[in-house]
Amino acid sequence: MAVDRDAERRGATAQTVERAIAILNLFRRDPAALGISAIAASTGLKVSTAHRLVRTLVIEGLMQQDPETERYRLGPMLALLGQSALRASGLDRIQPLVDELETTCGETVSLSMRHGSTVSVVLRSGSHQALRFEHPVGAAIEIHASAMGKVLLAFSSEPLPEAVAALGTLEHFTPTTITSPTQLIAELADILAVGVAINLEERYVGVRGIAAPVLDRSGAATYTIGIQGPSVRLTDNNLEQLKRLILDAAHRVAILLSDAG
Amino acid sequence: MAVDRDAERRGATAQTVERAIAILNLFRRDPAALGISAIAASTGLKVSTAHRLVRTLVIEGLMQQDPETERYRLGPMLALLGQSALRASGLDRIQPLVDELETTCGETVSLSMRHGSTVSVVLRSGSHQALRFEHPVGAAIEIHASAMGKVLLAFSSEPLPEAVAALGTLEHFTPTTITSPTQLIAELADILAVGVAINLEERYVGVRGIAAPVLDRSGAATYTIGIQGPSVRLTDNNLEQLKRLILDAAHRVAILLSDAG
DNA sequence: AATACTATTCCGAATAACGGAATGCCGACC
DNA sequence: GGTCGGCATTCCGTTATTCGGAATAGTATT
Repeated sequence: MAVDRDAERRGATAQTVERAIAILNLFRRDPAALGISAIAASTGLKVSTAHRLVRTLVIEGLMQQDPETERYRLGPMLALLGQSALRASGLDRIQPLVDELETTCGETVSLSMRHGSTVSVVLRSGSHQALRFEHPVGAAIEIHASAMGKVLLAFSSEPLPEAVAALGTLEHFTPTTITSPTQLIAELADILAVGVAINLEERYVGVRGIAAPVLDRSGAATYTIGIQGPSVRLTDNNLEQLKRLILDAAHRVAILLSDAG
Repeated sequence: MAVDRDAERRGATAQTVERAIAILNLFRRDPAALGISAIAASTGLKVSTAHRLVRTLVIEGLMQQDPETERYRLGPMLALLGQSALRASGLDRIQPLVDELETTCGETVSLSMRHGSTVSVVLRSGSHQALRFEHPVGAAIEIHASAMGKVLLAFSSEPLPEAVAALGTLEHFTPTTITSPTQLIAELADILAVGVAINLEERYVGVRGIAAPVLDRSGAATYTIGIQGPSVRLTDNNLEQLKRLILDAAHRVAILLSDAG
């Protein structure tokens, strides 16, 4: 198999299911409908294989086919499962808290989790200011170039050097992007000590961020909550104030999630 | 294979994916966490098979495992995909309309779709009255005992006798439940002519409902919109008024969905 | 009208899933 | 405190199931 995505130790997972999920994930960033061959190309699958998987997903309602264009998109049954998932993981109770923090600080607030070598936004509340940083639910940011990402790396249950090594080469985006593994490890150690991560235009020029971990009982973080905004407003002074806000918010989220997880 | 779920024509779908989805669907009604053997028992899978599938789902974030109880539940990545699915199928633009109808008539309103021999609630807006009919998003009602279900059967693209035959035996719930296939076919023909279905305590004693199809360009219905409430308020007179409301709402939903579906 | 691109179906080869059984881990009940 | 029962998890040989190249059909494009 030429698919070298993560062939760490095979025999551990169900290939077919992985492929089906890979297809679904195609639509996370961009919900636009895709043709079968586009799907096959993007996932590296053969057309016939992709077609069989998609057909199954359509029958189960997780995807649907536009009768006119013959293209495929995500289906309503997935929306339905998503609702249940929100309740199951307690995230439905977190949204108000995210909104509240956005109102308080006036910047975009997101609650995210790790997905491979990226962080994905699960809940968010967009700033209402004219100049603002926007990313939709489902957006994926490279983990090493994000405050939320660095938090998740630092507070994962795995040793820092290994966690960083597993990322492979660290892609370069801006002059301040951390591309050296050793430098990243050092910063993560710092974050682990301080409890807060800061992003100084490491992914997008002009955009800063600050993030804190949502700690579970074992002291590890599955979720992280972050604030993102233009550097002109997230000055060094303001970051100090936001630090308190974000730590408090993260703490309250942790309590809500642990109550009835 | 002893799994006789729907062995109509095999070779058409990916078995492994179907099984994985069956596992996810377990949590639709009830988001409570389940152990692996409970999952295996409910789906009719062997424990080792269920475990492998669940493990894959956990790795991809569609499910997660409670570190303490070792039980499994739906994961946040599913919530995220659900968001994208809502946007993709245009359902996010429908919710306000559902809410509006609920405000107008004061009863629970739901938008649903077919899933096997049941109808599943995709969007809803619960009545605020003290005595009301409640079903959460994801709730599944037997298709022959529901106004929304009868609408979907009547306005499916398949001939009525075949559609009814495919349901098998019609389970009995209340004195008014339709259990005779010929009787059901007759009623469906009527619904097809009138454009509206009514449920007179056929599923729950004391609960009536009325539903209309959301027609697509081909004249078939994937979605249906319905009003449910206590029989004491949904009197014969009121049903006449609601009929206009529901037809109007269904029409507007259809327009919204066809605009940029 | 012919070409080029779609989605969809078919079928033999072989791979990946299956599932019975073994392991290991807790907790409960003698 | 030791043993039993139930749980999640892993192993591995067998085989059913997926895979994918190629053929088909239908649609847009030149």
